[in-house]
Amino acid sequence: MDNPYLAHLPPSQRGIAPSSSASASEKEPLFGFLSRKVKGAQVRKAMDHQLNPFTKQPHSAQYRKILEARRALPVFSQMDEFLELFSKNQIIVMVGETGSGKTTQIPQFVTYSDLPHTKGKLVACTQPRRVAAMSVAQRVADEMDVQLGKQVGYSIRFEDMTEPGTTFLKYMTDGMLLREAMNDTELSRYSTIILDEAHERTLATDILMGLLKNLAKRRKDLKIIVMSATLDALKFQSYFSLHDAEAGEAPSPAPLFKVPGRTHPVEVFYTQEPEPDYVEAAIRTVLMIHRAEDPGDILLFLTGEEEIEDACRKIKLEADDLLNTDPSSVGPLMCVPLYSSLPPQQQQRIFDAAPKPSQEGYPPGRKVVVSTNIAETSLTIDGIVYVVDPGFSKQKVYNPRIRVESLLVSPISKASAQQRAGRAGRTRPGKCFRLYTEKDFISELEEQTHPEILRSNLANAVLELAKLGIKDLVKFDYLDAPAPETLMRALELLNYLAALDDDGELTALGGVMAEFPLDPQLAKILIVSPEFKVSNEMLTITAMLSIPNVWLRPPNQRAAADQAKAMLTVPESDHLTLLNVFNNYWQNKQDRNWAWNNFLSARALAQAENVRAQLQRTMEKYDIDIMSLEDERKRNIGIRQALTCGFFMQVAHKEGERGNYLTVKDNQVVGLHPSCGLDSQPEWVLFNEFVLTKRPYIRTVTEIKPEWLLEYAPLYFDLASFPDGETKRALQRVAIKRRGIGNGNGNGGESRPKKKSKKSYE
DNA sequence: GAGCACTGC
Repeated sequence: MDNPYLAHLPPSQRGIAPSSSASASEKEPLFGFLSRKVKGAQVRKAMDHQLNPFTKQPHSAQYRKILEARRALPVFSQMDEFLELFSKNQIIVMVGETGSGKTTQIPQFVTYSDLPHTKGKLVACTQPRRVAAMSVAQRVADEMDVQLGKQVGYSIRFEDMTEPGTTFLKYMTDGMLLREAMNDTELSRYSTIILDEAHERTLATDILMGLLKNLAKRRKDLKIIVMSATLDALKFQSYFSLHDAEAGEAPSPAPLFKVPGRTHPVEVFYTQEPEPDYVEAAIRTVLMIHRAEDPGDILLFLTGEEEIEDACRKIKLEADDLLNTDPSSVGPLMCVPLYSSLPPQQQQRIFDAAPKPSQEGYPPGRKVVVSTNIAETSLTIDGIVYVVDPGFSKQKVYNPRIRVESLLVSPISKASAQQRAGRAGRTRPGKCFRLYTEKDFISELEEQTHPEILRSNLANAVLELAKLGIKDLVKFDYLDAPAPETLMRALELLNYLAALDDDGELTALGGVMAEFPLDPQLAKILIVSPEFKVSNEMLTITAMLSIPNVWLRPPNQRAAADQAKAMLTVPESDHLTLLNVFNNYWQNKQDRNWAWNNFLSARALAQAENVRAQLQRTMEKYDIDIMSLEDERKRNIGIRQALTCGFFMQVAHKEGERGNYLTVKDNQVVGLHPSCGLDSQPEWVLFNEFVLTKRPYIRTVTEIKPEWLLEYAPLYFDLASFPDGETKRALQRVAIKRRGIGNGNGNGGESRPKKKSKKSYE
């Protein structure tokens, strides 16, 4: 029965009508709610109602208990203000410091006002990380007194915890929403989209912001909330200033909703002079805290695995020394390393309690966690009172000139330093020791870390944008526009891969490539692999290339690990070695210790299995045949040929006898990475990765034949326009020989695939 | 004879 008072409104605005005229508000907690016109008083009343408005079940005791805790959150007391802003604006920028409760509460407030369940729509809230999406969804499901996966759910890669038709509040990774946008550019399932942790500026969030800004003009019914933790809200506000230039409106920044945080004060100390050796200074500071400061755990930020393990060893030695000399005045110290490649079991150690006093009545023990940036955002450790911040982290940088992404130890930003300091104040007031001068903090550190979009190879992102229907990628309204050269490099690669035509339009092939959660080169290989009858193998290889390193090498068992690796190595190709590893893993599936016994990461292999299954589903969706060649020799050649179809731009030619290679066209001098399993130094190789560490290396390498380059990538290897040099001369010799073969005096050579369908991909 | 900061699809 419709509410007669609302008859003049379109159905979407009529909101909740009573289910029966008598005692309507008793049976219907949302009685009188009008979508997007809801007031705080109404919501609070509904929250106190004996019935859950979304399940019509009585609220549980647990619900009431949690509700009490929620009322204490800073954001809760500003509900009226928020709902008012939400009613009146299409786009809101929200700033909430840690502990404000924004991630759990704002989406619920939105739900009560937007009433997505009455319109068959969803409210989405994006997160940069999978774990966050899962755990926040669970928390909010508890708060709303519903079962996770029903009204409240989450959606991340490999796991969709939602029920179509039932779920109306969905937490998801930013990458997942971007994927959805590729198939529904209007994002028509959603009535409100909340981008959380926007200050982290992940590539996916940045692209989503551009999309949503555009989409907001077309979909006036879509509301957007951009939530961020830092105070650079003005940038978001100006970016999302909605005005209709054609109607002559003046630009006005998007409205800001601001909520204070709830953390304890952290006292910050600086050094008087710059520290020449930050690791040494960090160790010294940790021990100083241990000797002189009140009980409480320490978090030290360093840049990488090696540095961390090294520092842990030294801290432990010194601390044991202190304890032995003066056990009555210094407590025992426990030092725990933390970085992402650490097995989960060892990561758990950061939650262990600090050690007990060495004797009754002696000083209590202390825990020191020595961590990479992972403890800055991804992992929270309670009980940290002291933070030691040397001011550095490893950051990805992209050099479009030589097309290489590398990790560089660089100074952190002010925002990052602030975030690190905040880690000391989660449970009680704390202290942060910065191992740089206050002057350097003020004048040398950048305000914000450069967003990922300025530090990455954008080949993937550009393909996604093309699939999203963005016509002019250079003019796309980025919050921060990438370097034109980075875009050019991406466009060039995609054009050579035939994903984009010469006018920059997405080709049919490119459209399919974009469907694979892979780098464009790998997607291309997978799609062409049936022509070489090796798509079954290529599924495995592309999966293995998209997971972290599988090889384990424990410091005390290096020789044994190297030996185990040698047993699985295929001498002409690291790619074939990866295939071999997976196949062996598969055959020994029943042996739970197989991975460990062979010094391989079981976690990574399980992940490869997952990725492979996902890629296979996409292959099947597009009717791409999955097949194998019986003959091992032919199969291996087919695989190497298929690899050439995607990686012809990542080829190196041997130069002299000292193990040096020159990359084709860019002429970078590179060496084979020490992890490479090739037993010789073939004249031509293709490589998966160019890494720049102590010197430039190419990693994951396969021997190829130069004639394959001329055959499968004639445009890229057009010798008329090829830069002069030894590489060109070598290719010319091959071209002449090939012509000889073509004239009929050839002696076989590799069997080539049919050319007919391949042409369509060039 | 080195290294994988961290995410994500």
